[in-house]
Amino acid sequence: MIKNIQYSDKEIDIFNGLIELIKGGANPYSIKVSDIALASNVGKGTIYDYFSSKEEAISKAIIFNINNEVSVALERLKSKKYFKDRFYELLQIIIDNFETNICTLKMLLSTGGLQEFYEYLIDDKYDLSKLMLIINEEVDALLEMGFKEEIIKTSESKYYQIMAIQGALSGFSHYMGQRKFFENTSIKEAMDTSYRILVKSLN
Amino acid sequence: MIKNIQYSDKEIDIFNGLIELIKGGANPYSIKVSDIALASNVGKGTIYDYFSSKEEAISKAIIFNINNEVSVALERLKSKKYFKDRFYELLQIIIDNFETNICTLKMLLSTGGLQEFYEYLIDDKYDLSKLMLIINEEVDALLEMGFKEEIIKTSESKYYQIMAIQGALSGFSHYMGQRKFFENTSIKEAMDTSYRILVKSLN
Amino acid sequence: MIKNIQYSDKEIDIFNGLIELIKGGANPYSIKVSDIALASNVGKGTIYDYFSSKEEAISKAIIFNINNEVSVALERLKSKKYFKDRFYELLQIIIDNFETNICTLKMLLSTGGLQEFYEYLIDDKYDLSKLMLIINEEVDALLEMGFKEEIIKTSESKYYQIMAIQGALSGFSHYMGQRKFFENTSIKEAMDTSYRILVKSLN
Amino acid sequence: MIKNIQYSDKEIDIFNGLIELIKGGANPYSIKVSDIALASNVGKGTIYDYFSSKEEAISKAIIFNINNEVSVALERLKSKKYFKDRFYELLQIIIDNFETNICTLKMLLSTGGLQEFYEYLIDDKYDLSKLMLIINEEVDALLEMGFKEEIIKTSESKYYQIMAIQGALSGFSHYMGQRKFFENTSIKEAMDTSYRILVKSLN
DNA sequence: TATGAATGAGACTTCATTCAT
DNA sequence: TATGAATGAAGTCTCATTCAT
Repeated sequence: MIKNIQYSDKEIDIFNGLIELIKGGANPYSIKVSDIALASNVGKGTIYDYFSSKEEAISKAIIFNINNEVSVALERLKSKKYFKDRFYELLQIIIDNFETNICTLKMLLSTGGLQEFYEYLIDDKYDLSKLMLIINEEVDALLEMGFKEEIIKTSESKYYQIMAIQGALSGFSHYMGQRKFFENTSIKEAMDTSYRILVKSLN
Repeated sequence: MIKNIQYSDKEIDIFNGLIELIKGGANPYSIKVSDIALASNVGKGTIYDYFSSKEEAISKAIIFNINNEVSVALERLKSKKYFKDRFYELLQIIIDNFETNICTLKMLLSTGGLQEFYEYLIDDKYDLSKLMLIINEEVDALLEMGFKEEIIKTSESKYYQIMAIQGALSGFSHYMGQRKFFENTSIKEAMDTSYRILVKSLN
Repeated sequence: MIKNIQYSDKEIDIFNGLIELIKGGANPYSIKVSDIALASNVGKGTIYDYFSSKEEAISKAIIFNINNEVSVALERLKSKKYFKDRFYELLQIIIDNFETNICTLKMLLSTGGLQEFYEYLIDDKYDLSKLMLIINEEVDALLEMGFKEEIIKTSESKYYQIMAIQGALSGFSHYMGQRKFFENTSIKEAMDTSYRILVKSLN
Repeated sequence: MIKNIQYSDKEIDIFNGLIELIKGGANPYSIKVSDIALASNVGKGTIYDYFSSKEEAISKAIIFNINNEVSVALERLKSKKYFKDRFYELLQIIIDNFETNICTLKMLLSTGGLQEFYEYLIDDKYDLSKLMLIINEEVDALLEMGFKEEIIKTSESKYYQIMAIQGALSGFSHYMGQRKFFENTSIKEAMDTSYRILVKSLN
């Protein structure tokens, strides 16, 4: 399990309002308390009954969303029993999340990662390290599948293997973010390419 | 050439002040005009003599820095005449830029790219497309080298080749951003791994 | 009797909470409803069941306390049958009340008196004039004692006599409030001095 | 000299606005920043250019006023060369200042003194002890006059003498504050009474 | 009757921008 | 041209009061 913190209904209302705002394109640094109140259907004062500052509310909403997105993603992955299916599911998750501006994966795949995103997130209670561990397990599981199915059989180090996956996914993610520079490449092609790069680099 | 806009000395003072601030860890969304004035050694009013808003100043400073960083990077790359050397130089550029918080490469390699970073940047005069074209040319040149030196000989599409490079670089960049998760992997190993992934995926 | 208003238990709870707060050093203008609720062990809403505003609650609590303090003081005085004893008892009352921040005597002896303390107090139902009348009676009784015992025998006007008492008490009260400026004078000396001034001015 | 701090024009504007407000009956604890801005004819933001909080502005304005009032009072007293004249001048100063709500003398003569008035005032830079020393010197000078003119010739302690003056003044001040209880006593009578009490207690 | 979660008016304060110098 | 004192719009946050339970 990821989420080990229980939130009250009001807190969740506020989180949902915030996530809606951010997914709707609002810049987290520009969100006003009145925006949050409006989006969450709560009074401005209520926000301060549950969070001690606007920043705390925004940060925790982001964490909340990350946990939720990752939970959903893990669930989706679990249903795919074969290496190729599971990798394509990963690509599909990237696609599905791309339009939303709070895209967790976008952040996770980015260079700086999440830690740097919002200063407030640097709070041990909300350490995202746990998340990275879960993701690492998932990567391990994926690699193991590939080996079992004999799709990959590299003798390279574990680090190499992880980087191969990270690279293949980042490349695809980059494609999603820069579609206008890749007008001649369809999503299907881009997915296939990502998979081919992965398999090739792991053989 | 990249830079086709001439700036006055004062503008450059302001840019440098801003870049210093951002490299020093300031969040672009949180920078105050008084901070800029202080860091640039100009009066607050002067900033408005050269830019019509704080946002414009910050955005143009970022563009200015990107252009400079890319110019320097291109110069560095030009000196490397062989495929492997040039790729390692790319990795070295990533390393060299990593500590600075405004790291252009970090942004360019990120999923969303630069466009999303600062809303203001969406301004035709400062369209970063030109930059992407230059980068693409550079990638082409690199690939050509690889083929000439017979280090790579893939028959895959141009898109595949670009993604292979992007993936290898993103992987390394990710390593740089998440060093604490890869304590057992030295920079040297990570660089070698990136190169091996690249070569393997392009053969 | 002074107190001619009957309060419910809850009202008295609230009064006691408030008095505790004020005696503990809280500034009446800075007390929050939530502070009152906490100190009184009642819900915030309950306060509004008994008072129509925070100001009313605070004002009435102060009045309540004044009445109580004065009742106690009168009782104490009544037990002293001689002029000197009774005057010293007055001084002792000042001493005993000095540490508490709501000190009624402090206010009564002050220049502005109570009326100015809390705007809300200007309310006929809580007119402090009655209190002044009681105090005047007490002063009269004290003077009469002095005459009977032939300790004082002035032919000055009633106003003079009252002012002599007021002055002697105010002087002592001032001493209590400015102890650090009178480090060389003990409480005993200050009391004796107050009494000597009184007697001298009334002879 | 009392005032040893130089203020800018804007600071003085703000002080004057504040003093006007308080003298007009505003409660210092209830004054709003917008009130200050209006009364001082400055922008709300300007107040924060000179003071770091509303409280600081109010406290310093009170100190400023006290220093000014005391300076003026000392000047007035200096012109009176005889004991009786000077004491009556003191009474007259009390009268003249009584209508204004910020009355320094009212506070100085009060039990608690100034220190307790506004928490913020407890700041060594603004220690009112200096003021007390000046006042003590003034009291000494007055007593000396009385002795020289042979109007007073008590052998009582210095403390006694000071308390006699304090008492006489406090009594008069009390009269001023409670005029409605002393309708039958004219100001002239009250002044004469105060003086008579003083002389009697010091002989 | 008693409560305290919820509210939103309105307070304090910040800071981008202006403009007289 | 260059400045920074002054401004006030607009933000964050508090807290008196209400009202459903």
